[in-house]
Amino acid sequence: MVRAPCCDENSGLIKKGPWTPEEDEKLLDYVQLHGHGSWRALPKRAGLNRCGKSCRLRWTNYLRPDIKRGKYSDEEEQIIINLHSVLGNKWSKIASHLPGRTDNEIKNHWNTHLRKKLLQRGIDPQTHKPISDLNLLANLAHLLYASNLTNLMNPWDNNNAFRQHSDATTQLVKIQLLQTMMQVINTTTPLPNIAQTQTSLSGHYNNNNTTIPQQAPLEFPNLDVNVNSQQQFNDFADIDKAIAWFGDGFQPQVVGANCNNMNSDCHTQSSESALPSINQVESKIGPTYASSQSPTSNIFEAWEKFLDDEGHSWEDIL
DNA sequence: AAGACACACAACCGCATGGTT
DNA sequence: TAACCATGCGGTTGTGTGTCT
Repeated sequence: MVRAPCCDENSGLIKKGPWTPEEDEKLLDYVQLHGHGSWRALPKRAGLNRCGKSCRLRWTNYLRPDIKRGKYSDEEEQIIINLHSVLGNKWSKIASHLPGRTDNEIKNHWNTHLRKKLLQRGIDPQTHKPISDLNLLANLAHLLYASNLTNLMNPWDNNNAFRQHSDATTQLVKIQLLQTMMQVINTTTPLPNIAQTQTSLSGHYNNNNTTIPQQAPLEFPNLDVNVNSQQQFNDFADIDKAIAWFGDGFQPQVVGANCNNMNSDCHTQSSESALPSINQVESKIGPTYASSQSPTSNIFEAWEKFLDDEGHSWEDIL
């Protein structure tokens, strides 16, 4: 079936491109007086050299009196992110939850702002899952080990430029590792397979042809974490493990969206999993990005305290 | 000051869908 | 049932504006 064009494109009279204030006024006046009726017939009746489709778009995306303009609030952005994690690119459905915002506007805002925000947080904007690349962790592990090796080779020479560089690298790597770990936790996805990361170190770095001894992998206390990066930690069988680590107060949480500002739709459409709530995580390791915007140093201290309490060090993890 | 570039957003395009004849 | 029409939707493009060099 051949579709009829919405406008007579051969007439040469149909205007395209940005609307002028005069055109806006004509359209606005006409719709307010008569309603839009048939969009196809509207341009002629309103005295506009536009196609009906263009008029409809201009009205629904710009001229409609109930359109809310201006900056998006944090709450609106969170709603968009939550809904997108559940609905995907269903802009009109998302827009129906945000009075005064159009699907086009939300789509633009997503593409220009929210996508980047999520990427900066290490979250894949399509899947809403963390970009938790174990290769990255392994690389960081290598860097940290190399850095520590340098320190071992020059333990008393604090002024050595090589040593200073190594210290800085160590701190940088620790921070990067922390950020990666926090991304994993904040987005309620699998904990990294630390044992696998540890194993990947073996044999990579030698000192005087001495193979690095393989240490026992660190495991989170009472929790036999042994998942790979692709595996979702959402198997109900793991609830017992989660309870074992987080205590009796553990409750299964909704995933698939950030539930802090969740509306009822998200609860009904997401799946449950055996993941701890942010509060439960924070009770163990201190504040996270979910409850504070810039707790990096607190997180750092909390992690070090946590590791110290458990009798581990950074080197154990790596 | 001017050109290059990046960004934000308005507008367009093609397809899908549902209703009517 | 086929043809046509109106509208909705999502991806893409075009354009104005601000920033950088």
